[in-house]
Amino acid sequence: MLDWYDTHKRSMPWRETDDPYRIWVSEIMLQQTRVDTVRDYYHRFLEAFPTVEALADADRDTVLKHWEGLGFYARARHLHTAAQHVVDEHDGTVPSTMDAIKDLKGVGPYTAAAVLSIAYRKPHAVLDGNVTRVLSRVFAVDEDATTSAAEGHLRDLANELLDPDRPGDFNQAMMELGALVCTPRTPHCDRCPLNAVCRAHDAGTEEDYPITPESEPVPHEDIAVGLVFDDNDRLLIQRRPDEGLLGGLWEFPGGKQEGDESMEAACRREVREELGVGMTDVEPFYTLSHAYSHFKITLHAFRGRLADGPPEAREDQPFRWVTVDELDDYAFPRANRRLIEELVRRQTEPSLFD
DNA sequence: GACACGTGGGG
DNA sequence: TCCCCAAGTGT
Repeated sequence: MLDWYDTHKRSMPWRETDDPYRIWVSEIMLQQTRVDTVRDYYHRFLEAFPTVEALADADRDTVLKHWEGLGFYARARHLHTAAQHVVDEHDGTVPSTMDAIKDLKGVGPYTAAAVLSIAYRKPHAVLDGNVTRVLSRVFAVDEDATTSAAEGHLRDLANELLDPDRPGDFNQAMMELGALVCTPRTPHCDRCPLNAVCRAHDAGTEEDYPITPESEPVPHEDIAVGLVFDDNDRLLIQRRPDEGLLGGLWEFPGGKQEGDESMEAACRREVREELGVGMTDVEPFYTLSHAYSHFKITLHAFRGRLADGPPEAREDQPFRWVTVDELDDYAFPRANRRLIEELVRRQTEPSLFD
């Protein structure tokens, strides 16, 4: 594995440093996220927050703005909190022991082992999706890989195989193999350094592993959203609660359609429920579909003007009046960004159909 | 143990 | 077009 890795490893920015902080940031960004997606975020994030102290001192809104579009935003909130913990409790040094690093928000078994092995050369094997897939195939693990029992078995295997002299490289070799060769579909066994010892390959059953339960169908919701303008053509935006879906991001007010109400009625109701104001001159603006991690939505956006007011903020959900240009200063979810793109498009290139 | 939690690429 | 799923963690 180490020979294969030395020959085939890809160039990655976080492989050019031994700074534990940078390695930690990269591992948080890489959770459930592809390497090619992370690259640009990694550079911009570390330019803005070059040290753990800089991150600890930053505003939460600023941190989220640099995470905008990357998803799983609890990662950014937890990383921010953990940076403050490292500064306050560890003198600004990323912990180098398992007990201490596991105390950091957002650092679980995978990230702890990854940072300790890569940044501090400690002998801890990682068990991520790649390693799970590689080991499940090599050893033809015939149990549900999502159970804690199987996870224990796979972790034991990984730790047995770990090279104690180069634990970080061994871990990255396993993940790199999973990403480039031992892929979920149509693995490239002809190019695999393990093909001679792989039980699944021997049986021709590579794609049967890892064994996972069938996925449930994902639910769908219809969401109404209001683009509420004031008399100065500023827009009403609102910050989402700190926890939960898209926590801490800004958005246009709105919510789920209820019962048999029309989408426009849902829009008016939600704007009144969330901000205590009504809308006039309401007209359909744009409709789009979007998929979150565990459900899908159709977003029905309406444009209108403030009918009464002023708005009143809910607890933990402040609002702002902003111009279209100022929207770029705030972190929005992707679906809202698509609405903003449409606003700008109609501003810039007025269509015959407007 | 089960479920919440984003987004974009690839088949 | 739709589904899978990716360097997982928190509750």
